[in-house]
Amino acid sequence: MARIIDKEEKRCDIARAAIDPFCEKGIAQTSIDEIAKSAGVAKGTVYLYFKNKEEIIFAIWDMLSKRHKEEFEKRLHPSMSAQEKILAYFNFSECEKDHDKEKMLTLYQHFVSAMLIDKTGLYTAYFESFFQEDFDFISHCLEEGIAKGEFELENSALLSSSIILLLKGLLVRAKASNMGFYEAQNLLFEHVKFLLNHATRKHG
Amino acid sequence: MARIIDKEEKRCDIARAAIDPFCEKGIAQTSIDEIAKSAGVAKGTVYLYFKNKEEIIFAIWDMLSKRHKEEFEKRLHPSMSAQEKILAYFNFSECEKDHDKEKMLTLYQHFVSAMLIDKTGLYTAYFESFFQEDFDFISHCLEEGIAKGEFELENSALLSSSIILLLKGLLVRAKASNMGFYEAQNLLFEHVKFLLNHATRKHG
Amino acid sequence: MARIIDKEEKRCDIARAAIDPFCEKGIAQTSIDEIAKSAGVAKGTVYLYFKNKEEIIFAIWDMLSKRHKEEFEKRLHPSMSAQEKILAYFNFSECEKDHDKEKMLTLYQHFVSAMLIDKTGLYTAYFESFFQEDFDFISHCLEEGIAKGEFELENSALLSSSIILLLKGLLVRAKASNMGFYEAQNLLFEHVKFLLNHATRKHG
Amino acid sequence: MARIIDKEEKRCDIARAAIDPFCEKGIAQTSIDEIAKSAGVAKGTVYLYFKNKEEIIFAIWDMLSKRHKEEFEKRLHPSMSAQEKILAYFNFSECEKDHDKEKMLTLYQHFVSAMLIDKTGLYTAYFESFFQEDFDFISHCLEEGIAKGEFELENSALLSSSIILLLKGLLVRAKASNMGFYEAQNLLFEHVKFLLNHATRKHG
DNA sequence: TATGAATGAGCATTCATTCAT
DNA sequence: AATGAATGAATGCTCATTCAT
Repeated sequence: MARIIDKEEKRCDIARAAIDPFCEKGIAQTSIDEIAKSAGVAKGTVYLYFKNKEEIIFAIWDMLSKRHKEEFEKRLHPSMSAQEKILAYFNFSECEKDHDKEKMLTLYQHFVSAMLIDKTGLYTAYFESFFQEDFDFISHCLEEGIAKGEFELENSALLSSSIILLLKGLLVRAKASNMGFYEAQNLLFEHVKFLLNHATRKHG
Repeated sequence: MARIIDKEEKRCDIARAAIDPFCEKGIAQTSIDEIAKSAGVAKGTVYLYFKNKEEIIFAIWDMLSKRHKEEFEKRLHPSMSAQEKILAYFNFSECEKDHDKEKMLTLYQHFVSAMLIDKTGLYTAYFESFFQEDFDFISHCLEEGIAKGEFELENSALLSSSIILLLKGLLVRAKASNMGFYEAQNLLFEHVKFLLNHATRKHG
Repeated sequence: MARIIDKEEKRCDIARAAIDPFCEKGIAQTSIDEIAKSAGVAKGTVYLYFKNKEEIIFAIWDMLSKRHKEEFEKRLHPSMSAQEKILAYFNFSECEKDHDKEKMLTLYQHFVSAMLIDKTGLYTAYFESFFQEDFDFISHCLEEGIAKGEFELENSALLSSSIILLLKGLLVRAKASNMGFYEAQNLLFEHVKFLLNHATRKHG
Repeated sequence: MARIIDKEEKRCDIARAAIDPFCEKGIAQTSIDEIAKSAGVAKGTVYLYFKNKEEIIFAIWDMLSKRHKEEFEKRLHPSMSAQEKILAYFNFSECEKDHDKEKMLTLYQHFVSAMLIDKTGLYTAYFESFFQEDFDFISHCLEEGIAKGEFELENSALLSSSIILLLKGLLVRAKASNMGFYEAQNLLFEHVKFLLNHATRKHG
């Protein structure tokens, strides 16, 4: 039992150690050797815990999305409106240090870049599951908002989908326009609010 | 006398020949040698027309966007509404063959992928100029729509920006969800219409 | 446990293996691949021990000058006159086989050739340090000879410098005149003796 | 007749145009294309006048040594002593601009570098003929000096040879010590005078 | 004569992966 | 379990030379 926990912990250690070089040099440009050095282990050891580079990437992604979910749940209150919940869901400020926030943005862009040229189907399947999860959450919020009488809405599926597209689009836009984390985050909020306000009809 | 050669024509030939391997293997995974073979010339010849791989990519992009613009202008009529113009602008069906349409989608995704991890700033600068161009066009359409009394609208800049984000987001989404060209194109139309209809207020 | 390897030993092995191709084809004309094959290792292995070709060259030079210094010190006796010491210093017969002696001459010429067109400053800095070392040694011998009353001398610095120039000049001359090792070595002795005999004044 | 003169002139033009890139980038690093561009002709044209790069180098060398000889003969007076003649022979200040003087030093070093690794025997034969010419001239001066009663001397051949070695040695030294033209020229004079003064016995 | 388009061999360097210890 | 030495395939780019016009 202790063994398994240790093993899982070391896996995380190595994955965490890969974040910095991935952000600084890019995923393709980071060699396994660098990850090993960054993690303070030997090259061969990395292969004891990960079959290949992709597995490391997915492990990082799992860690990050797990942390995001946890932080989100801390911020979540039953009294929040649908819009508040959705905005909280799209609040990626869970890192303490600003430096880390920028890193996460870059890392996210690298992930998307890798997915866009993926031939194996591993990335795409992985990303698709996140899309679905996001979609389900937003749909649920919207339905709840309708049920609570916050607003009326004809096509919650299309609206949910649009919100997700805004996030992905902004990732691309942020890179092209050389945005930092805060600029991107604020712009995302602005667009999501704009969309929610126009696509829903308030009562009264 | 030197051999008579239309340098611009040959440049295009080589760039065009690079599209297939770029789509099939990805930009980074395509060697100059493969491009040369695909174009039916020697490796060194490629370097007579392009200083490096990036130049080939930008040449392709230039060709495609030029063709897109031409096709768009054919479809454009003064009598079209703002929404019709914007939808025509986002209609990427200029290729005759379906096969080519799928290729263009893939290629676009590869371009975005390369841009997302660009360290040189070449890609980003290049993409940013297209963002700006798209933004200007959509804004112009919306302002025209307002002037013509088609609708009212508070924040045309935010709406323009949102529409652009939808396109970029859909590129990412299309890859993750393994969409073909038509599915992606229709989804784009659907989202853009949804957004336009809700963010603008019709008169009467 | 990792394979047990004497890294320094292997480094020397590879450097030594580079001597033959360097002599036969020249430094610039010898590829890393050839060095690797000559050393019986894979190309990548060379890069485990040397960052680049220059490092290999300097490693060879270090080895050779170290051996030269050791052999010289064996030949050195306190009872020797200044002239004898200087001649011993310029005796490059440390190789056992004549074949190796010719190789060393060629290699020396290749080193000088590389230095003469060096743009990086690496070679020149390296060579300059040897010039200085030679100069210091010869000056020291001359001063000692004066102190011991072997001869009188006005400008030991200029004489030391001249002797060094003779050696470098002879390297160039030997190539142009297609000399072998022995011919060059003897000619060097002859010129050094000639210079020493005329530039110093014997007592009595 | 006019044809031949033109042809020879164009040859010189191209060779002259090669000097700058040779000095700036080195002989090996200068492509025929650059030489052609520098000469304002097409690449193929260079091959009409020169079989290969070596021929260009020898053409430059011929031009330079021809100019050196002409300038030297202008400076030569029957009343000069042997030492004066020899020093005049080793005065390489024929260029008007300092910039050109530095260039000539660099070029000379590049020539020697190329010769030192020459496999064809072309360079060495070429250089050897210059060695011989220099040797003959200096020997002649010394013999003349003896005949005129300027000094006595036992071994004029060895002295002649030494003087030549000093020049070649200084070329190597100048590169390693990062000397400019004037420093090298002065040092050469100093060494030659030192040698001449000590190896010859004045009368009276 | 002159041009310059085309060629394709050649090379340093990186890195994922293996495996003997 | 952990190490790290060894591998060798893979690739962008240069350039001397040729030759059709």
